[in-house]
Amino acid sequence: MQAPQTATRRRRRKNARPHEIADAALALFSERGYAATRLEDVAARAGIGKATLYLYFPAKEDLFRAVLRQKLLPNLTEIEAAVAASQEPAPALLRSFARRLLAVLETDLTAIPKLVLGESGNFPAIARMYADEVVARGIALLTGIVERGVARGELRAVDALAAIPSLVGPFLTMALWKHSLGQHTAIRLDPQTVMETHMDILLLGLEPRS
Amino acid sequence: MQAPQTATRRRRRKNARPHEIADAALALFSERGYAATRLEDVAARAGIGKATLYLYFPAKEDLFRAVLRQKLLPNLTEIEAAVAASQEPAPALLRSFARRLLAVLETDLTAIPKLVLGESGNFPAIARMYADEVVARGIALLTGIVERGVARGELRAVDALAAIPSLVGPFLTMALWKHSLGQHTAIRLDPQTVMETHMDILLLGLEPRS
Amino acid sequence: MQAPQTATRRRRRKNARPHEIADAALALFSERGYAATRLEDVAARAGIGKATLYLYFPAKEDLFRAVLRQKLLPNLTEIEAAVAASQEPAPALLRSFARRLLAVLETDLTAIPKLVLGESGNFPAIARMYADEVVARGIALLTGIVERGVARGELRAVDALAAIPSLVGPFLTMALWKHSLGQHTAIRLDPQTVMETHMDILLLGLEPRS
Amino acid sequence: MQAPQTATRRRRRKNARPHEIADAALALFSERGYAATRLEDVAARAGIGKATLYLYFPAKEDLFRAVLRQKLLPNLTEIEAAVAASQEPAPALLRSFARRLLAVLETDLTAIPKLVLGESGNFPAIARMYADEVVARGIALLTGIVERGVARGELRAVDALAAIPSLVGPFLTMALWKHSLGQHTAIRLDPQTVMETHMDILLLGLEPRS
DNA sequence: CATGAATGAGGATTCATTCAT
DNA sequence: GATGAATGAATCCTCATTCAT
Repeated sequence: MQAPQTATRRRRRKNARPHEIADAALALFSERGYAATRLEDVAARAGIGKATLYLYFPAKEDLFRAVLRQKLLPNLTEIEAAVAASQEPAPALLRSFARRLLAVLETDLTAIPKLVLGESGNFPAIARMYADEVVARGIALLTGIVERGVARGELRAVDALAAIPSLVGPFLTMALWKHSLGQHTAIRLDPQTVMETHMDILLLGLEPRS
Repeated sequence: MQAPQTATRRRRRKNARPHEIADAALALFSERGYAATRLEDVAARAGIGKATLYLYFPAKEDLFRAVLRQKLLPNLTEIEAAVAASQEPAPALLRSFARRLLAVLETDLTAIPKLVLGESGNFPAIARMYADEVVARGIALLTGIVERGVARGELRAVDALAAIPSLVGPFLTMALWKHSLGQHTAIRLDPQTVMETHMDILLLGLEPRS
Repeated sequence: MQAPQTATRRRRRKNARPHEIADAALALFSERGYAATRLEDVAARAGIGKATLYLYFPAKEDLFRAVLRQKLLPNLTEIEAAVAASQEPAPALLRSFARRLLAVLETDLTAIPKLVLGESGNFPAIARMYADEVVARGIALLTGIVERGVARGELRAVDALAAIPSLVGPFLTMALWKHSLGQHTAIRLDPQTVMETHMDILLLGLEPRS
Repeated sequence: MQAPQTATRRRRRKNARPHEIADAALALFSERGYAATRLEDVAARAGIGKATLYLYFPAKEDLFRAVLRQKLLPNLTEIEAAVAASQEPAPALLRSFARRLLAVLETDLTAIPKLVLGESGNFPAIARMYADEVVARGIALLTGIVERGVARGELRAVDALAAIPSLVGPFLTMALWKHSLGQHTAIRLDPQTVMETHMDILLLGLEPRS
């Protein structure tokens, strides 16, 4: 039973590697940007040698791609499922959605938008992937909630697509703030307060009118 | 009459140079990001030789700094003045502010946030400059409008600072969208519609309640 | 009866390994050259793991050396013996020698000259080994035949050493051609015809004159 | 008149650079082979900085290509012209051709065959270029001479194409010898003697027979 | 024995910056 | 003032070789 165990340990190690590397990469990419991040530093942070990276990712760009996919998609899927399962009225649903996003704001994931935005010009394929696999799905999710709410009379009639920036803009703002200017200024924006303020404004602004 | 004329033309040329270079740099920075932009390409786009850049900007970072300062600050100053001079009630003032920003959305300036966000980790000094000279002023401007509106009973009572992301988030979202994912997806967001939707939600959401 | 059998098979396998590896190495070396051949590919072609190579050859250079020794020397020894045993007159002997070389031209061995020539600068020890163990012996063999033929009046008097390139040059040419340019051009040189033409010219050119 | 002069000097330098670099590259390529030659060493030998190479040749392979073209084609063209202009009978023409090749044997050019042979597997495009622009032309030249000689009764009837290896094989042998094994053995082959011996054998072997 | 995993040393290439004209 | 030419520092990536199982 021992030999298998050690073999297992190594295998477990090997299975964990891509995630460890992606974590390290996300941390550094988000700190310095894609171009300014040296793969040697990613390797060091992941606790492996420079060349070992290449056993898992054939090139820097693939690592970038993997970071996005591994980190983001599972979360999104989870949120979609939760929304699909929910029977709450739209305003309550939007509030729970906001609570979820607030939780995500605590994690490293918030660095991803900054990254994708910055590199979309250089990696159109990645931009497309992000647009299709993340943004389009997010938009579908949210317009679905809003349209359902309008149909049920829980929200006043609005152009659901055009309302998306009003919905997510403040979250995006906070995510970017956290990873960039927020680090370099004395101005403090408390996510909790901001989000409550935002949801109040938003839901009052979408309240059905007679 | 010729010699003076060429001298004049040259002087005019010389005075225009920094602006021409900054324009070229902004265009390329916004397309590829700071790191991925080669100074040789900036020079080519500005119609000058590679080395000539160094007569105007001692280093790449200084060019970056100059782009921000030259392009952004004048606009901001102008807006501040307009707000200071205005006697409109807060809701109307916010609407004219939105119209102004919508106009800015048509220009290249919108690439700047993307840039600053992406490079804030590598150039803390620039991040600080941007935070202090642009963001802080913008925040002051907006909290001023909101607080005045609240004081006058034109808006319901809110934490003005915490409301900033709700105010500007959608604009920021649209600016980033325009320069990144918007280029790589079939999803179309019409700035005009988005902004009207946004202002409706925002102002209804901030309406005084009895 | 099973256990022994597998043990035997395995031992047979083990004895065969160095040869299998050398075959694989020769094939790849001759295709890509020494430097451009990856040991991983050699291992794959030999059907073994990358690290297993090192159980048989301590380093890439040793593999190179082994390829030469294993592949070339046995053939040479055999030819030497045949020549020593022969009682034919020189022209007939040269023709049988030519037939032998023509047969060698069909094999992979012809890639070896290309390899040794190309790497002699980087591996002087190998070059010396090849010069001493292959070329010097080949020259001794041939000058022996020629000098004996001259002494017996079967060939006209020539400087035997200086005649060597005339003797082997066309064979070398064909060997190199086969493994390099011949692969990349429509020009076809038929080894059989070339060799007959060559031997005709050579033997007429060495015919005793009154 | 001074300014132009310095400008000229620089331009002269710039025009000479590609040749200086190609010379350095040929020397090192022929010594170590293509793969084992570091561009840094080529640059050092050419007396320039590592990056300066890239102002003249976009990549290592292009440098390789340039070496072949610059060094070989002019010589070949010259020989073709000389042959075309000549009215000598075939045997004499072949002897002058041999003298020319003997002269080429003194130069660095002889390293080129070794290079091309060794790298034909890795650079098919280069192999093709060499086959088409050098070898095919050389073959055409020689078969032309031989066929004319046969037609005029100056040589006995032979398959001209099949005779090419008999003609050039010894030269190729000497060229390769000079740059490889010849450097690593005590065996000395004197080019002059070898070539005279070769031409005697060849021309006697091609003498018309009644 | 056999091998997948891991890695440091090494080399091609790019680019901000300097220099000579 | 303007610039083409030149370059060293920096970074991605490869591969021979070693190690742990």
